Amino acid sequence: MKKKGVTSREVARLAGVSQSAVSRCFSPKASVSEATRQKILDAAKELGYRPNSIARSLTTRSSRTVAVVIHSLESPFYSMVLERAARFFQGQDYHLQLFVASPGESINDVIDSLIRSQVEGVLMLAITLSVDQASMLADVGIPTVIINRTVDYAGISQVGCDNFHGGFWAATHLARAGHHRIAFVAGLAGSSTSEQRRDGFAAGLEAAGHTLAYQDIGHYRYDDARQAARRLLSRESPPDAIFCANDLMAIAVMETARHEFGLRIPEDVSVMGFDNVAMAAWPSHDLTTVAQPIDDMVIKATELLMHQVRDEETQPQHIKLPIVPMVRGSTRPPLKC
Amino acid sequence: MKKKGVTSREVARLAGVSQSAVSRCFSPKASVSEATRQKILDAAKELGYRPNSIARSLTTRSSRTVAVVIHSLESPFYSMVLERAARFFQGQDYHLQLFVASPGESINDVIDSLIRSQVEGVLMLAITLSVDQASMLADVGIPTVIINRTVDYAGISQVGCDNFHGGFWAATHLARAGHHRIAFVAGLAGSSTSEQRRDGFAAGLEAAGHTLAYQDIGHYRYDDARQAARRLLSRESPPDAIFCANDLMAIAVMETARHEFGLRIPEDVSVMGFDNVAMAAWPSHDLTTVAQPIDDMVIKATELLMHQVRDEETQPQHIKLPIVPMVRGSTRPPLKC
DNA sequence: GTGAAAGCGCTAACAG
DNA sequence: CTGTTAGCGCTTTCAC
Repeated sequence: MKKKGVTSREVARLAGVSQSAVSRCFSPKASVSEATRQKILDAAKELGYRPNSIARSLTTRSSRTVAVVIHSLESPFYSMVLERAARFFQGQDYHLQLFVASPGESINDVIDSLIRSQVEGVLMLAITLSVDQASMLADVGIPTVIINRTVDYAGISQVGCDNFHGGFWAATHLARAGHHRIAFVAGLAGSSTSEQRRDGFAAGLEAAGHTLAYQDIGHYRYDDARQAARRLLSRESPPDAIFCANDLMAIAVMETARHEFGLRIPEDVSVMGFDNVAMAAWPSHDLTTVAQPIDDMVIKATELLMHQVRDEETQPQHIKLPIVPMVRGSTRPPLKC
Repeated sequence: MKKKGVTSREVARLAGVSQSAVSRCFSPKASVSEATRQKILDAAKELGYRPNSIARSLTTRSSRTVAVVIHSLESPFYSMVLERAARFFQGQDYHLQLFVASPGESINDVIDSLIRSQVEGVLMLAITLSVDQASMLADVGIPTVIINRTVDYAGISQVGCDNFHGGFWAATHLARAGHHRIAFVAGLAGSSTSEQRRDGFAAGLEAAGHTLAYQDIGHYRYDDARQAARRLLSRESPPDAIFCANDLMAIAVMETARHEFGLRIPEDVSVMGFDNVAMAAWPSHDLTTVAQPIDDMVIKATELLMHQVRDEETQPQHIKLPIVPMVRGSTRPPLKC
């Protein structure tokens, strides 16, 4: 019973009209008389006709497709961003092509594939782009918005939050609580986001007369952060406060501190994260963190992308949203002086 | 500097060959002499040529695209499945079109969109399909695999695990631990998965001489499950064991029990989940659960789908994988008798 | 091995 | 409002 490939021509024949009438009938601004429209619709229904959007894309030279490139779905922050972005694009009648790009070479393949697919825009989630890669996209004229990473190239839009300030605030918060041996768990080595958070954190510590005692790396992942926590907490004089480049790692650090080292949080060690994922608010984690305005980020990024897609003239923008401190129970309260 | 739309014809002209030579040069089984191949490649590089895959799809009548339809990305189980599926399809040089389908009417729109896009296959993640919807896909000849949901229609493949047995085991485990007032928190009302788990659970209780004391519903979501937990634990004689249709809800129940009702787990109330997401193993949750063989499920589902895509003759299959009991600390140990 | 020619299914002028 | 006519950029016979 396969009705594979019903074409507009077949519908036209059945309806006794020209093929282009059928085409018009399925176009937004149809100039078709009610009479023929009905004939066509009937014929179409009978045959189970659906316009072939590949053919349409070829003639209109518009794929109505955007690509989303994501590094991993482990972090709930990006699942959330992806889900919202997907809903947004669906609402705009755009298709979404998903690519997962592990850090490294594979990004070039993804970009190549993207371009061949004629996607009209690209949303990069936490993807670190080289200038070459960024300019390749710009050269072929595909608007691109990077969320949560920066690239030193003006031709591409970026949406993120004030990571430096977030890190700075984290430092201030920990310093006020009277911490002394303070550690930072980085995300990825080359990640601008992680670096900005660390730089802000270091600056904040310095401003408070402290220095960053230890640094380790957790690749934004739970397992790696547990390892990092083990290393940090096994030191001769272990940190009494740990700031992590995202919430997932912060939670991993808490798990390790509590269940492997028998430490109390925040009495023995304060822990802070970044993002404010839903989980961070769960009572057992109760994580003090730097909230990224996820709604705003997605809205800004998707709308900016669509503007650039629809209007060639729209210039790439760099948008930096304010962070929101979220004080919860995983950090000691400020000392009263 | 926009090099928009370099065509094979332009490459051909620059290389001094015919357009079809260029086409061959970019086809797998090229029958091109090394000499011209080199000329073409040089010209292509100079112009920044990339074959337009939309045009290719139109002529070959093959989009090399599959669709993945997902209900939500809140549950880490499906994020995981999606990520793995994405990597698999990328490895097969297939594009992945992502659709998010909130339960309800929107699925029809998604299916319509799918068909127009000429996707070659569909992977449905936890999507409840009506027979009409399922047969629509089958009628147009698009192979479809449903993960973790059943539909009473043979034309569509299904991959899932033995939910009934999982529920049964959960009941047995709780009964052995000496529980009496046992509750179940369902996922979604019409969800076959949730119903099978409940049926198996009820059967297991019955086999052990118990009955299902309470039922509530959490829509597979954290927030709703917290509400359900509040209702259950506020009862006059609250349950002493709660089995939830997925891990996310089980964790929500634990959070509520511990932090809102001051209950100890498992001393005051045992909690069980289903899925075995990564989080379930984290020490603070330490959740006893029924593990779904996620790797196998994804492999089976994606490979089955690709077989059906490549070979029309491959018949739809219903695959039921065995579950794996994961006993952790959120349930009381069995009574010694 | 290579070029010419005929489409894939649709949209978009252009006449009528 | 409707039909005719060109393509969109590529793959694919089919001769040469």
